[in-house]
Amino acid sequence: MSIPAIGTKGVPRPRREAQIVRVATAEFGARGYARASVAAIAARSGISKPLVYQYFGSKDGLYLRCLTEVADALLDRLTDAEQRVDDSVASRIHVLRALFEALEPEPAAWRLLYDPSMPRTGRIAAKARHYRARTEAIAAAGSQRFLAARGITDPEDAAALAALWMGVVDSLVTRWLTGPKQSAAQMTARCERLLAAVWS
Amino acid sequence: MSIPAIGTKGVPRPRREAQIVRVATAEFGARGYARASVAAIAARSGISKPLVYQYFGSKDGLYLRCLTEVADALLDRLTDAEQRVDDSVASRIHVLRALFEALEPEPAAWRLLYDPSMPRTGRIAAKARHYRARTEAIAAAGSQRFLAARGITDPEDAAALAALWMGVVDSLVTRWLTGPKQSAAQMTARCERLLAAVWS
DNA sequence: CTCCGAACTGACCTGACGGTCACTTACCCT
DNA sequence: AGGGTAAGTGACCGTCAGGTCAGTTCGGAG
Repeated sequence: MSIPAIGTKGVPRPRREAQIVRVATAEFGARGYARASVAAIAARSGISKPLVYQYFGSKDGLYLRCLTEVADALLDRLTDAEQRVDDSVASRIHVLRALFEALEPEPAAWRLLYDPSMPRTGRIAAKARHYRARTEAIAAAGSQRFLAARGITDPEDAAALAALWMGVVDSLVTRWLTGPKQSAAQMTARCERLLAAVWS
Repeated sequence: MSIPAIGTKGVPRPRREAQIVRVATAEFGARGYARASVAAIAARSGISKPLVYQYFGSKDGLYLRCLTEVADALLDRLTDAEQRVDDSVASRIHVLRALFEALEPEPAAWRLLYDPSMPRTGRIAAKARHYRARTEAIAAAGSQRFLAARGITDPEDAAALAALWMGVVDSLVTRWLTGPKQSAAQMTARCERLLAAVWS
């Protein structure tokens, strides 16, 4: 191999970790935290279970790592896109485009953020809450602005609209990863068409 | 007791079954299929695990029973409400009202239909697919009509809009059962207000 | 009184899964 | 050559949840 080979299989730790994280993200996304098994992730990575534990400490540690990598990348793009959104409904397309593009390599990753089968307490729950709070803050700010421009100031209404918008986003992603295979660009175009139709 | 007492605790089977189903629906809805345990359901019902198995055969059997009862009642009201919906966005409120009213006694029941932690194969998956298909058919018919009235005939677009609408519904219900406690009437009013604002 | 059947349970089995340990293999440095 | 260290594993343990069995307690029918 061209890469300096170290150890029994010659795969250095950073490379191995990245590979495990990739496999684990797909597995967690597809089966959920509760139903995903470490042994299966190890097998699909071509290694044995103890190595996963040596590198990530625990199932929680592995999930945490996947979650942070996914969520950090996602939130970066989302905050960036949100700044291109104004008071119009149509401008929301920027958020959707950013989402689809960020998720294109591994759409199932989206499920990590809102997996209902993950533990309710502990480090995972805390981190997930943190990311959810950040996402909601973005959505809430946008909703509040949107409603204020239309003369509605009730914060409960803004929260409800934010929840609604996130539900829309979630449903679109879900359809993306369960329905027929499509590119991010196709999804964006379809959403643009729909947005125009519903507000015609 | 006034009720004819039969057996060691004097609770006749139909009454016991109804009680178990009620407890199990709440448990499945709150914790999801994977995290809900039969022993816990039995304990919360004041009986032992073997009785649950005697009456329902298996965890799947119990879930199936809860699912059918919830979904049948829900779909009845939904099909009924859908007939009051015309081409306007505002008329969609009828569907939401029906949903909130049907779910008022046990909002968590909604989760049974779309629990991602349920098995992917077998009787449960089949039944859930069946109900989901029926729900989607209702939503798809409405979406198709809605888009046709606006000059869009692509069936993929209609399917996407149906998914989107169901996402809206799901997010509203989710917010209902995680957020501050509110009556079905309050939720309906809020949605009516939001609907009017977003399309102003 | 006695038998039958229905309601009900303590104790057990089994398999899966998270997690650990002792141990091996292979490279690098001196 | 030989030790140090990192990569890697087979075999094991504890726990917990789904599922089963043998058996007990009661009311009612004859």
